[in-house]
Amino acid sequence: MAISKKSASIQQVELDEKEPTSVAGLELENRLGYALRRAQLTVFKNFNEAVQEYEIRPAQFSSLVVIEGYPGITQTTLAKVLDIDPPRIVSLINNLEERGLALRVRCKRDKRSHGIFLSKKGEVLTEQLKALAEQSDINATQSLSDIERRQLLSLLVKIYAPETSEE
Amino acid sequence: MAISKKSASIQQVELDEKEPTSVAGLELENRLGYALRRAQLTVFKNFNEAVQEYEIRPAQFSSLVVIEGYPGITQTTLAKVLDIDPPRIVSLINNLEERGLALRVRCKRDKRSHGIFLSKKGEVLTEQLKALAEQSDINATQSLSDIERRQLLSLLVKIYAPETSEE
DNA sequence: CGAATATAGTTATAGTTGTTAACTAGATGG
DNA sequence: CCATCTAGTTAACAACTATAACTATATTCG
Repeated sequence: MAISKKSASIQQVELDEKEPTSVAGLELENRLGYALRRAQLTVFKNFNEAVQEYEIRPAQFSSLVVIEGYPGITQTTLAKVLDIDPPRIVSLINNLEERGLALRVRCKRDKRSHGIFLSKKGEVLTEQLKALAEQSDINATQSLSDIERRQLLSLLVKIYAPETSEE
Repeated sequence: MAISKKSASIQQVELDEKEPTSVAGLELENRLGYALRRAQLTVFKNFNEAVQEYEIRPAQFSSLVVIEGYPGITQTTLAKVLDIDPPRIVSLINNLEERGLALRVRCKRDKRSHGIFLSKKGEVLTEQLKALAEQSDINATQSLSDIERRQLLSLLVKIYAPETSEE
């Protein structure tokens, strides 16, 4: 194998002393994908800690919020809205249903489809989680001002839903 | 189970006609974690398509760039820089090494650690990938102006590496 | 009508990723 | 030289994602 000019064809080397601790100065610092990934992990970690006692994962939280906003939504539509595959919805809703947070109701007109509703317990929890999530967002982005946070949010929406973010 | 006020204690319902297609108007639209996740998926999808023929995944690309910037970096340090667990580095580097893109060189002074270097082939590929990644970023964020894209990047860096983004 | 086609939900499966514990070889410090 | 530490590795496993295929209903149309 050809070895880079920066090393020689040797078997052992003395390694550099200086230990980098971040990607500062590297091309990676200018890559949107990388920055998004790292920022997402930071924010998710914070969220998971905040809602730890409720054993709620990000995707479950998202589902709860959408169901709250569209009571009776079908699983297919929920999948479209969240942009996840239908099979994932099944176990997601199973879990919420087992815990008494949501329930499927067979649709009278089309017996193939189920409307999904929150139970009272699910509604209460969703409200709590929304407050916790908001707090966790702020917490995870201490280094941002309110204005910056809003800017960021609007830029992100432009990326993942460019059509809905036109004014 | 208690059922929400928005449905009744019935077994079948007529479901709403209107089909939401996005989270517009929901609390979710204001959640940073959700927006980051969706935007990240958008950008990653684009990246993966762009580098498809090279069979390179985002984490491999990141590794290549860091190794290029810090030739001889140890696996432990690489793990710290990328903020991933040491075991993940092993298979990552194994893969790069098997494909002749990188190589481990045992460190003369500390025989436990390996310096990682790019091969000539790895260096060439990394340069190509960097160009593709930049193009893919722009592609995935058509709806953003150059200024907005730079703003976004700087906001993201503030989140995941607040200490390095102070001026 | 009823046969072909389509759709909602589900199941199964497998590939990928992330996490943790424990092991080996070598280093370090009394 | 013994105890402890560290770099890298292995193995086991949990979580996530993607795909294919199955079921039950619905729809379309000859």
